[in-house]
Amino acid sequence: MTTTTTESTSPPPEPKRDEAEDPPPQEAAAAVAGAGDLDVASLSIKDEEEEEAVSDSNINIQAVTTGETPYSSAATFEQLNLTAALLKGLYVEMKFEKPSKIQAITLPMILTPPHKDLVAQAHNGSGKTTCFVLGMLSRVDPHFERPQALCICPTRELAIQNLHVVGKMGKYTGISSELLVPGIFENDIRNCSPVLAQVVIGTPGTVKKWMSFKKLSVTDIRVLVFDEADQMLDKSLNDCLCSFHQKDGFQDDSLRIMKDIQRFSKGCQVLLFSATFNETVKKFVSKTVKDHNQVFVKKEELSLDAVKQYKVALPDELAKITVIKDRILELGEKLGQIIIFVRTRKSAGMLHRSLTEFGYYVTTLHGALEHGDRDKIVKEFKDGLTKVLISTDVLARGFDQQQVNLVINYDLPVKHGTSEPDYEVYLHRIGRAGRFGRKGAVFNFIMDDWDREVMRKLENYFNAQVAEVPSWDKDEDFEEALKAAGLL
DNA sequence: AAAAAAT
Repeated sequence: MTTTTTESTSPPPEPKRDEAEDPPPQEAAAAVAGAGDLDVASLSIKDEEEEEAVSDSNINIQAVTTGETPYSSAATFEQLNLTAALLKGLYVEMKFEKPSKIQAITLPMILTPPHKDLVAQAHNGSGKTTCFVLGMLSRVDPHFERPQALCICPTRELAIQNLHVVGKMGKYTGISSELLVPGIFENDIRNCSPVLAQVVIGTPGTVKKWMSFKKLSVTDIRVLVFDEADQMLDKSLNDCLCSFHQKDGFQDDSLRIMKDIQRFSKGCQVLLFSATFNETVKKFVSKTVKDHNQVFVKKEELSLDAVKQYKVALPDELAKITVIKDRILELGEKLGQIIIFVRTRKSAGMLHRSLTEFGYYVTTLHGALEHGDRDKIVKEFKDGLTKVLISTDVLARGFDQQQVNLVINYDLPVKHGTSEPDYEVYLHRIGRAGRFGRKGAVFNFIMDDWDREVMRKLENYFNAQVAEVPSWDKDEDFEEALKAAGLL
């Protein structure tokens, strides 16, 4: 489980064009003003170039800085005073050319003393991971063998993925990294040797456990990152009266970790990143980190223009399966990889069995599988060995696989026990397609009036037009739709 | 309901 980033890692399939996880090169905008107590700089950022011109024309990212420190948007990585080793990682390993919008804006905020806390929101697939990984790597002292940066993620899949990015970007820095997720060293933690890696990435429960057994020292942590921060700090309060689970979310563990680190490591910088922050979470987050800089995007501007959204009306469950196999999987190699999101583990299994019975090769991921199986299924998918992945929302957030250009919402995401859409989950799911400005499509399956109402609310919330595929029974309609999305 | 994780 310990990986030193200097070790060579097995080379993942290299995406042919542009970078590994960021939007197409774009012109970063004007300077972010900084003086004054609460300075609001609305940055209007224009896209130029890009042959495919898929990107949104004009996105407003609102940056609010506090204090006296002026920040200028970074047009190049050179402007950030990074070490030569780190620059080499960015150019040679990551194949980046220049910072994406969110990177141009947030990196100076992360790297400039006094290293204020930051709450940052940016579109799915726009390069958030690079922001905090670069932040961690550049603030770690490679000659000091103690944990200095810690990143907390909601799922083991995301933690593993982020660890890979750390390894790749930091390949020439000699900085070590380690993964703290369940399923490794599960026998007896008391016999484990303490973590010495400089960058530690993990899930909340395991990290908390290692901290409480004094196997992860937090006294030298300089940067604490919460990936998918809105989820990590969401109360997830169960309003349902019949439920005796008061809280079922990550908030307790996350806050505990944050408080402990802030207590023992004065001046630790907290970085909170996500594509979504609903108003409630935003308010809570602002109270949690004091005197922080922030970067936000309006919700209407969050859904990706490069991803074409569709709805498909269907009479019943059987029709859903028919559409998947006869209208979509039959297209075979013409499509890239596909993720089918379902609401429950059980329906994941059922769909898996039906498609398998019909002779299609699919794999399925959910949280009830054994850790090793989960890792294997994800690896096969990332290596391109499997093409169709059925998944619960375990993979809704953060999962970065550029070859995914089609997402199917077999079930629409709704908040527990209601017909209220889960807006955040919807946005994250569709963000699995169209990584980094690539083209993508989403099919939302609508089976009854409930679904229709959920869909209507989603469209309304994001102010997005979702075209309807005229007939679920016609091959041509789907081909048409996929063509319009730029996939065929 | 799902997610993490511990019981």
